[in-house]
Amino acid sequence: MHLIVDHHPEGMLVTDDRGTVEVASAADFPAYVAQREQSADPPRWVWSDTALWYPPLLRSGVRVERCHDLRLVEAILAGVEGRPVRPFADRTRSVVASSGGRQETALFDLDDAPRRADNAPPAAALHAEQVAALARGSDAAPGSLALLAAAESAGALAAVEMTSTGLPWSADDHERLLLEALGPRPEAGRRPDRLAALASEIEQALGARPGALPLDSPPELMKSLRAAGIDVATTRSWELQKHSHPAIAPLLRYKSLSRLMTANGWNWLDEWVRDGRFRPTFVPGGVVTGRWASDGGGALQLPRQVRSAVRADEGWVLVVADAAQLEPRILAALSRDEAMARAGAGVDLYQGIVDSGAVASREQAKLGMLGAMYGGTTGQSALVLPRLQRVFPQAIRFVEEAARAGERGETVRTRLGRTSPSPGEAWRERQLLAATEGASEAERRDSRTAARSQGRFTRNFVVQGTAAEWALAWMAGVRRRLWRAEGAPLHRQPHLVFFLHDELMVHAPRERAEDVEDALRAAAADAGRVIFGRAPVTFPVTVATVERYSEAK
DNA sequence: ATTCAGCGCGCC
DNA sequence: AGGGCGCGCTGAAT
Repeated sequence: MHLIVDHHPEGMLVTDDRGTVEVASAADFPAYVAQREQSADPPRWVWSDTALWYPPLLRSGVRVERCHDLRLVEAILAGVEGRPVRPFADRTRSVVASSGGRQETALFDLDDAPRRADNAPPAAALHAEQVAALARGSDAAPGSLALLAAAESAGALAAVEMTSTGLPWSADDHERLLLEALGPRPEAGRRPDRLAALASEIEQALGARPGALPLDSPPELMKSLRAAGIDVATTRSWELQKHSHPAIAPLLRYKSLSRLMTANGWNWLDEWVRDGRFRPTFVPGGVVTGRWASDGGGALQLPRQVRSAVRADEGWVLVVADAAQLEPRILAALSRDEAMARAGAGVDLYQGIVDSGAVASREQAKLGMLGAMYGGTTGQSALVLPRLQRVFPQAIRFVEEAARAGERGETVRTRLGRTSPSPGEAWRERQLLAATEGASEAERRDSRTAARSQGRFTRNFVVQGTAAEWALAWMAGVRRRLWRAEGAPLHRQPHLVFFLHDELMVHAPRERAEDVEDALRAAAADAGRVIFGRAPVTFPVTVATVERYSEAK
């Protein structure tokens, strides 16, 4: 049963599968949805944009089990041959998302109600079109696109719920950590003690006058380093590490601490943590590959340095689960490489590769696989690639073919049918130009570089994008297993609080920890079957029940 | 005064 | 000369 919701001068227009039309006033809408959710077979809500429609419902205490997000599905379908791109599908950041999750509106009133963009078609018409397109599918396996649409939409619900409950965050612990690393919080515009001390240490080592060293300006700093005889082309830390000048060690320390302060220091804490919660906005489908992005607070780049501040409430725990070596397993399943599947039979696929005799060490296995999936052509990874190719020819051929397709300017698809973006007019023109007779050596070289770059992108797209699909299926399964439509509000029962590409975190009352662990494992096993059918590849997850995020792994 | 690209670094 | 991101900062462009 679908219920399509749309805007109406007097409130919300609701259309069901039989064409019955009702209008609910904006004020009554949450109660209307709540009542429908109580039925034995709750509907799938069809709406323009989950990030617009769902937050007001959640604020009224109403959860929704299933939905169809027209905007996200439109973006997926935009990659299907011959379908015109709807303007509103281009918007990857919703109006609500741009507020950074900082606003809190109490109720669902008319002014607050989501409005359809002028250029968006009516929801019912667009839904009918999308359902037909999903059923036709792409050249991927039949049914895959519909599955992808459902998984993407489930993710959209989870994303809004995670923002609404927030990630448990101890501001006290965070401040303690900053005090220990940097010293007391300085006045605005001044360096904390620890950074000031390091700055003078660096100045001394370089023979610079106090305050004369532009430590926070890479181009200026580079000039100063070169003037002091440290021959660097950039000020990247890995470049600096190669030199053994006495200024290097304190400089690296300075950069690391300075980074902590600017990215996750006191200002960050002021801006992003309220009432013991960090509330980033998650942006499903925010990355071309289908990965999520985030908006505000750098949620997907939380440095390990501050993860000890992620702390469960009293009497609660964090259940943290991580899919072990997800991407190589995805590649094994995509390519149906049985030898690689066997290597992944245990929890550690890289060790399995060592045991297969392909390479000598776990580190080599990891480097080699990453190189194969990213298109690395230098160093250790390139060195072991031929060995991997001999033992896992099918897997390596799979990524090579994706790369060749990209180099030819073609698009590639994930397992469920998400399409990579086309390389664009400028890219094509450059390729054509380089292929003409009068093309210069430089033009040919540039076009070759651009082609290889596109090849690395498509090579990675199939793996990263399919891994994102597996993760969505996993998350949807976890959410379904934790689901309780009635009873306690979301924040009083186990709920997802964080998602990081191949990692999920659930905040749960301590006595529910075992249930949650089971749910995380069971959903992972399901996800493999949902995406790949009866492939021999396993997707083990490591699960840890902890009080602080830093204790996991 | 404001916008923007590039750098550098955090995460996967 | 390895894929995908977000963000703070700087310095040049507007």
